Amino acid sequence: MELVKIYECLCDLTRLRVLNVLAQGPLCVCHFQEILGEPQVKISKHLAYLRTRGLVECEREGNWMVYSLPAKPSPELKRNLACLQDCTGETPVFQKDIARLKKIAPAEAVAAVCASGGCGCESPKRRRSSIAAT
Amino acid sequence: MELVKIYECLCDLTRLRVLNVLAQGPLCVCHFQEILGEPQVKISKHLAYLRTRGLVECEREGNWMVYSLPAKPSPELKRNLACLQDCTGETPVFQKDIARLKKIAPAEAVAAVCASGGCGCESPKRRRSSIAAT
DNA sequence: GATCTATATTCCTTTGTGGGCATATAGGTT
DNA sequence: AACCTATATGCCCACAAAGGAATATAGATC
Repeated sequence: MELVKIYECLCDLTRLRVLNVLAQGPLCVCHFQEILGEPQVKISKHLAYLRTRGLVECEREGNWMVYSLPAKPSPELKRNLACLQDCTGETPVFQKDIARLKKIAPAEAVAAVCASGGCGCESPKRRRSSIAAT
Repeated sequence: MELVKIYECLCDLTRLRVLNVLAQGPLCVCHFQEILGEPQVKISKHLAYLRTRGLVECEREGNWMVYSLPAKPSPELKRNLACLQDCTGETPVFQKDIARLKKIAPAEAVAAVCASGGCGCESPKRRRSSIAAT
């Protein structure tokens, strides 16, 4: 039952926060750490949990693993992710995560943020675009 | 986090089936047993699980406990129950449950079905209406 | 009051999960 | 090759949950 698997993924706050943030666009692990304020192991494990169940996909970009929502979600997943979005909009935890994301997100500013002592990594997005430019 | 609690309730197939059937209207435990084909303990425990978390409500009717979806669901719950309905429509397990429900449901026919060796109980609906008539 | 029916609860075992710590791995840099 | 950074994995513990068997309870009936 795929539906059950989806709900199993959704029944943990950390994973909900991850998915909520991911709805805004792909992100690497270190940014999750920064945005959620949770230790690396925790984030990494939850991402693995989601990955093995097909709720997220990931791709390597040099040192970084960039996670994203699946390109072709099943109808059930699609509906549930949409529903999740409806539900998180009003809840402080999720709003704050998005706010922290936006602080980092403005693509070009990321490197600066990280260099200034944040997560300590460069922006995978910048890197990606430089690759794309190659 | 109420949302997490909701998803915890949804991440078990038996509970999904219960909720799916309940979306059609209130029902007593013995009918769940018959429709889902699961033992009494299992049904009863899952109903208890749902009840303590506010996903269902129940009311005594003589010997029967009649379960129903909450009269005033939270916005999150409302959305998720709706989403669940969207998702179950296409899945065989859930369709079959509904089909079995319909066989029993035609209110007046219930007593006959049960008397003929089904779950062995009378219809709480009939009983309810006779009470209402009192 | 004894008994029956419908349902709930308790006890037990097995399995899954979350979190933390330590360690492994992969790719990049010098 | 040595080292650094980002990320993943293995091991351990505590705990929640699912399922089954037996038993308890509440209300109805005789």
